[in-house]
Amino acid sequence: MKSFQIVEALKARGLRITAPRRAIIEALDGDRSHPSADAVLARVRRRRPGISFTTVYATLESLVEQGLISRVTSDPSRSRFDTVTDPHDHLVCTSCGRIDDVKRAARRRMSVRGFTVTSVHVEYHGICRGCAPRERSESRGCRGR
Amino acid sequence: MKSFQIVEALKARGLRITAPRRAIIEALDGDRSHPSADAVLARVRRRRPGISFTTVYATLESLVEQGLISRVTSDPSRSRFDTVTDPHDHLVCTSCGRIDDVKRAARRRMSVRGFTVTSVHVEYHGICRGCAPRERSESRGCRGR
DNA sequence: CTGAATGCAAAAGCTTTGCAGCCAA
DNA sequence: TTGGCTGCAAAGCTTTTGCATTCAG
Repeated sequence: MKSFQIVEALKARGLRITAPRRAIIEALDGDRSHPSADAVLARVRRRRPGISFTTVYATLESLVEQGLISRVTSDPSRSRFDTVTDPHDHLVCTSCGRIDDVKRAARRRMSVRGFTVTSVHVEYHGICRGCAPRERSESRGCRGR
Repeated sequence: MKSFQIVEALKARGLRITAPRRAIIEALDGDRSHPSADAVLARVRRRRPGISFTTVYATLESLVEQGLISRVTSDPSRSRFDTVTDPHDHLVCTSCGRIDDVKRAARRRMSVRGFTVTSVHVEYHGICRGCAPRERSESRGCRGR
């Protein structure tokens, strides 16, 4: 989702567009690395050194609540965020933590056993190309997290 | 996986069967609630009040490493554990956190774009039957977590 | 015997909260 | 004007670590 679309969506829902919030939204624009809150903070601070992690956390939370980004939970130690809102699957490298997107395999029923499905999360865990040669050891240059 | 199977598997791999460890393994036996470490600790302490959370964490970690249980990461605030080792999908209630098992939908290729798939994690998020009437509010008696 | 496992206490992370001040609408 | 947003500091939780002791094999 483009930053201007997110800004418009927030305005439409009556949320305020502040300078810090705008900076965070722009930092997320085009970021396909599924960054952690900390990574977002670091990136935003390159432009706005004064921004606090409280604001980054709060803004990310708001964006998730509004469905403008989503939270990825594959890493148990920290949340990561996904700027791509279209349904898709993830390739999660168990060696370096890198997360890549892949096209969502066709899926059908949205209700199972009386459970109303609102979203499907599929993760393929394994070893990414960059880590393959040295499986399970320290990762090289694929900077998954 | 039955507790005696886990015990045998640990012995076979040279790990020690201590009293605390046996108690933890037995507490997990038949637990389909995908308990958090804290929930496991509470359950084990009903029989062995003296057990420490350090031991529970260490034991759960060992069991995961040995592939005898698995870690469920749908809840970003804490790990939960899955005693069912056969491939299956999860129904995760976004209202109460309850996790139910469902049969794994057929899945095929184990390699994508040079990424070697070792396991597939699929989660259907939505509202469980118990929460359906009061969607998004406090949960009732379905005790998902 | 001996190294693995235990348990206590402390530390480490990530995330949330309290609260005063600020500012977008 | 004013309620939402920000940011600092502190707290909250889960999980990890250091280290001395215990014990399974």
